[in-house]
Amino acid sequence: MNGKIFIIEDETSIIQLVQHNLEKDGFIVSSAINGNEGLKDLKKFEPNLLLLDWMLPDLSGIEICKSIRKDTSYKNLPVIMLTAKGEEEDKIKGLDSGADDYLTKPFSYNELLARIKAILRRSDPKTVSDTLKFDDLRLDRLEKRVFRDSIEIKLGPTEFRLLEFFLTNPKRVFSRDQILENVWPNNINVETRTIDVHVRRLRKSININNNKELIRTVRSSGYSLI
Amino acid sequence: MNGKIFIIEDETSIIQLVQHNLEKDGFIVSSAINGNEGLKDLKKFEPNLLLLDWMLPDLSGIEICKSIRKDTSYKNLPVIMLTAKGEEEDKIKGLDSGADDYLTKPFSYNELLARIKAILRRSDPKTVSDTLKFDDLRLDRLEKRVFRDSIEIKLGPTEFRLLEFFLTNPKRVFSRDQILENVWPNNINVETRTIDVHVRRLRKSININNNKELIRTVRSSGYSLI
DNA sequence: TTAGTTTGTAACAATTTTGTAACAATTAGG
DNA sequence: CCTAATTGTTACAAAATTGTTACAAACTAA
Repeated sequence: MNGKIFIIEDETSIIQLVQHNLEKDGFIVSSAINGNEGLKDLKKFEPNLLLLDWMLPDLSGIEICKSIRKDTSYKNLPVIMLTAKGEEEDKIKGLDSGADDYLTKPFSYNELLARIKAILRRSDPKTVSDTLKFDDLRLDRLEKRVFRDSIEIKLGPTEFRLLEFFLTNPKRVFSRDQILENVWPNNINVETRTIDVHVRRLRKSININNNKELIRTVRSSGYSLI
Repeated sequence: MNGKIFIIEDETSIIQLVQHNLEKDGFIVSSAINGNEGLKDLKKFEPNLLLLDWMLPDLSGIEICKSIRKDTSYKNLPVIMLTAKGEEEDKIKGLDSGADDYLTKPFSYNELLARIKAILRRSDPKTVSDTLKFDDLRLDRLEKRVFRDSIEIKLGPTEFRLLEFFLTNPKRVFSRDQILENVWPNNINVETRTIDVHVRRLRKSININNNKELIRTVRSSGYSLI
């Protein structure tokens, strides 16, 4: 995740919560606590998406939204409106005014993140990546790419799924049966030792040069990502 | 333990007791003293589990529980209901309304912790670290690792199981027969003295430097973890 | 103290488990 | 259709673990 998100919202507690989480998730975030400030800073910041509170001390969210839509350079800026609870009419007006989505307060961060991702994915796919990381290993689920220390590694489909599985639960030891269930398609039967062979192939691939070993063998139990 | 637990309960004495203990055990805890507050704060907090009092000043626990189950983002949030003594009917209604477990007041903290762990273990294993501790010894069951004074110790499978067994009942003396039954796979027969050899190996491994002895020999009885 | 028990210890061989390479079968892509 | 990539299996090599034994040491009770 590496897009820029601008927030116009007067409740500082919400700004803090959202900004902190979004930054943790890799977005660059800036904010304003009222409409006029917001409109001014927006141009400097050039966000990929705008979070806009419906009720602001000066301008209303709708006014801001409309004014943004008039500006040719922001015609396509995605906007998510934040509305207070139960204001159904507002939601409709919000969408009419050009918002791409709305969210009712209180909302969970995960809910917000999901909407942001969904919108960015279609408006600006480059800014949304779904990656798993461990140590100097990075796996991009959307692009189906794997990097070790920023060097790309080519993996076959099975090795990719195997690594993806390990990455969802780093450090935890999985038995060969668990690996089978989670990495191979259901109702397919392969020998237990086949897993050892795939682990060997995966190891060979991700130990590109003198990097340290990332897959641990736990005798009589299985394997784990370190 | 590192999950987030939310408590909705109007008796502040219970909140204090539970919150304090849960935090000591590594959970992140937040609470509300009535239903409406609770529903509002719940979304921000994003807990892994909810402790819900049955009798609240405004909404009933059941209403809250049902409303949670309707919300797609909380469909799978585990709920433990806290009911007053002897309200058998309530328990049934509680489970009907979608609670995963219930606990009758007054309850002991250990009882509560056991339920919480049991539920989290299946709903969200990552939040329950499954570790056994004794003195400066730590055994992680999921990662299959053992540490003494934060230095990792490598153990073979049998030594690992042996230590695991001792750790489940520290201080208690086990006969060689009991050890055999619990550490070795059923229907396998090994000499009694084999256990002595494994205890010796385990001792050798966990006494990494000048640490104090952790396994006690009880002549003519067996062994114990100090 | 001594004889009899019980436990500690090291060494050894046997067994189990995993690593590795090679091969044939299958699949995917041009 | 052909070629290259991927996959599953097997056989053998390598490594780690295990159980047993023999002897030494420690302990117990008379």
